[in-house]
Amino acid sequence: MNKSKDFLRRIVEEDLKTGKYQEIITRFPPEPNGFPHIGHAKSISINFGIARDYNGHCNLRMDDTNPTTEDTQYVEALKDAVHWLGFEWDKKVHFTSDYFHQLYDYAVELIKIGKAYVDSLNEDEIREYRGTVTTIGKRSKYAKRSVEENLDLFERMKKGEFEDGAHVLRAKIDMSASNMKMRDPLLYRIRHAHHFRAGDEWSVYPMYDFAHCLSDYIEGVTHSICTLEFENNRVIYDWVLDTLKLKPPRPYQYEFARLNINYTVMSKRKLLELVEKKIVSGWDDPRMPTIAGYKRRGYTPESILNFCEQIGIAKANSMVDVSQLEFCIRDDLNQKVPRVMCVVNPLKVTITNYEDLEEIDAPYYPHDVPKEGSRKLPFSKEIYIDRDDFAENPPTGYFRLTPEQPVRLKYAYILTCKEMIKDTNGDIIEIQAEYHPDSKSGSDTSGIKVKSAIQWVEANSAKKVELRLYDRLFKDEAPQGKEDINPNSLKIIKGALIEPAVITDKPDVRFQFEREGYFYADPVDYKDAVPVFNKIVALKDSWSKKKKPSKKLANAQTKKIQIDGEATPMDADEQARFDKYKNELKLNNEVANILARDKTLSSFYEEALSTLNSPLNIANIVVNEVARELKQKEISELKFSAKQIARLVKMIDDETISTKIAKGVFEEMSKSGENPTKIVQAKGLVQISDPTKILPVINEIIAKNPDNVQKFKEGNGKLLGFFVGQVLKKTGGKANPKVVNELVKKQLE
RNA sequence: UGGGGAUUCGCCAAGCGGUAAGGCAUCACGUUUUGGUCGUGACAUUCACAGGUUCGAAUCCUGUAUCCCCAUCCA
Repeated sequence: MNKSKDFLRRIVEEDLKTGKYQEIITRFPPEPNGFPHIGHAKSISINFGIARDYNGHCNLRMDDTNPTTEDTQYVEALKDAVHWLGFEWDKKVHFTSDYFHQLYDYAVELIKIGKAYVDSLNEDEIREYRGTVTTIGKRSKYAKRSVEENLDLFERMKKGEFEDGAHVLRAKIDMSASNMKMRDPLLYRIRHAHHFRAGDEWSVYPMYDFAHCLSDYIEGVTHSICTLEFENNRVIYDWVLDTLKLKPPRPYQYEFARLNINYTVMSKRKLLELVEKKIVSGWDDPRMPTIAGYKRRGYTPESILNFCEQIGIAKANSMVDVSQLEFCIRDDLNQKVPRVMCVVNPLKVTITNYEDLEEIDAPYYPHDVPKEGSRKLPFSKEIYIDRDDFAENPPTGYFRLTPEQPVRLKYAYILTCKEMIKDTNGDIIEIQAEYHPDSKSGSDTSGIKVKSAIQWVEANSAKKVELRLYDRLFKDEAPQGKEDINPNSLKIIKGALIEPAVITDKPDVRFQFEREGYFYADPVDYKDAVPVFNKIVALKDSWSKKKKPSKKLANAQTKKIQIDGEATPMDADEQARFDKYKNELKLNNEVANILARDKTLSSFYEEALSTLNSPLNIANIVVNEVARELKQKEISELKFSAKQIARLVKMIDDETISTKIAKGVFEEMSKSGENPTKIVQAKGLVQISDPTKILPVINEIIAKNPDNVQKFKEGNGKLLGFFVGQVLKKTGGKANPKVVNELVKKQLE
């Protein structure tokens, strides 16, 4: 079904296919220093999801290398989150701290092979020595320490003989690396701190870059999936595993873009601030984007998972619209939960011509939800409806009750307003109405047409409930801080009235309050005496949207103007080459320019040119194809020579092969280093230009695709490419495209 | 300013030289005892921009622009 796979799954499939790994092992490696949020859910969904899809397994590993920030309460929250989302980790929960001894041994190994040293510079000096992004760093004088001295020092660091910060263990890599992460990264620091699991055993703790890759390796992880900000760390990941010369297979790191959602924040720091400053009630405040928050709010794990699936996995930073999440929870709950009636803002209605008391049977689910179940609805002369469902002066298009317009009480009778009772302020406090005895739901013979059916509750049996209405926590789409908080993110309604069955029968914990939204019995504060419901999400409301004037005025052709920077001027050599290519060899500006500015490319070009005098075609293939290879490899690594390129071009010049075939042959050459003429021979790639051979193929394709022929004749010129492509495919790429093109055009006219 | 990434509809996102997928949002219409759901239809002649290569480019080449990440003894 899902035909397009994300890039991670594609990599996994490839690795399985090539036999790089027998079993796929992933891991979800949070640091237990905060509550997991929906961004973690994305990571969980990816890591556990991939493991599940490819019959592997996923480890839950607490990355607990920093004793000063981590705590066991977060470990529990993390475990809860994974379970709640429906995943099971392999065997036990892993901890990086489980590997502290092995990690220490690996560090000793690194020292022994001269790839790590104990540095005794202080923090400021280390920073200073590191240099900046534009200036190279300089190595500490302590890097010269002997292996023995390093070993001795490191052991004493471990034993706790030194103060915090007195020494660190660093990898010996390259202080002039353009990637700052490679400037002798720190591997261990001294911390006389109590670790929540390891206790006081250790005085040194490993850094992320050292611990993470090795923990992955120890666990046999194959695909170490993390977020984009670790792209720069990947080289260290590789460096550590490679210089330790570990027994293969080893894991590789891949990065994806972390999740952002508008109108909320996702950083642990900002989330922690909201909790600590008591802006929210806690980590599980239903307005928080934490797993605990969504859970308390009433979101289902299915909806969160479905959301994660919908948004996809890619490498571009992005901000997902909350409406996508809201869609997922509505979509899930629509099929699942019972519909009940709750009046949020009650307005009393006295039905003057009704003196009876009856119980009306009402189904819990609408006709389009295939679930059974119903309850009794008491009905009497005193009921409540929502204030919004009556209007003395209705706006146009208003479907509900007005002095002139009757309305149906859902599952019950049609009601006509007779009188409005107002208080001294002129506010309506009660409606006197009449019901139509022959209009009862299911046996309506009144013939009265109403525009809508509204929810209601019977006055004596209705239960008072507390409603907590949540709105987005921030008023800004990309909030920076507290100043962007939405002051109305929580509205508490104390006097809402609900039909009795909800409280007495408790058919579920989640409900749709008809025409209002989905609600969830608060798992903490709900008391039988004072039932509390959280609003999960409102129903989609196309009426209130319609009332408001359209918010966005068309941002008419704001075609952004782009200022192009200037190309650096050529030096004398380059200029001379450019002139020669342009004037003598008649290359076009672009090609001459590229060649002139690239010394490697131009000498390659000239070498080929010395064998074959075909300046244009050689230039094209050098600039477009050879240049690509040179992006990944050094010139010495190329499997093909300039002479071979000349031979390839010769075949193009002879029209033995088309440029399309030439590209394929080039691919082959760069992989195998095989002679181009041999490749062409071996694969029989000589192009077919004879119309009598091509025509039958064209006619066959035309006959097979009458729809597209029709479309083409209707003016869809793009289909020409479709037909040419099909013919080329059919002939294994050998048909002469120019000839095909002309013939197809002719045949279709 | 050095290095590493990214750029396809309002928001996500497929696409890997041969007809610009899909979802959310939006807008119509239809069904509806929820202004819900559901159904139908509309919504990128164009892929950040400019050149080049090619019969054919979102896809290959060159350059430019914009955004993100890296100079914690955090992860």
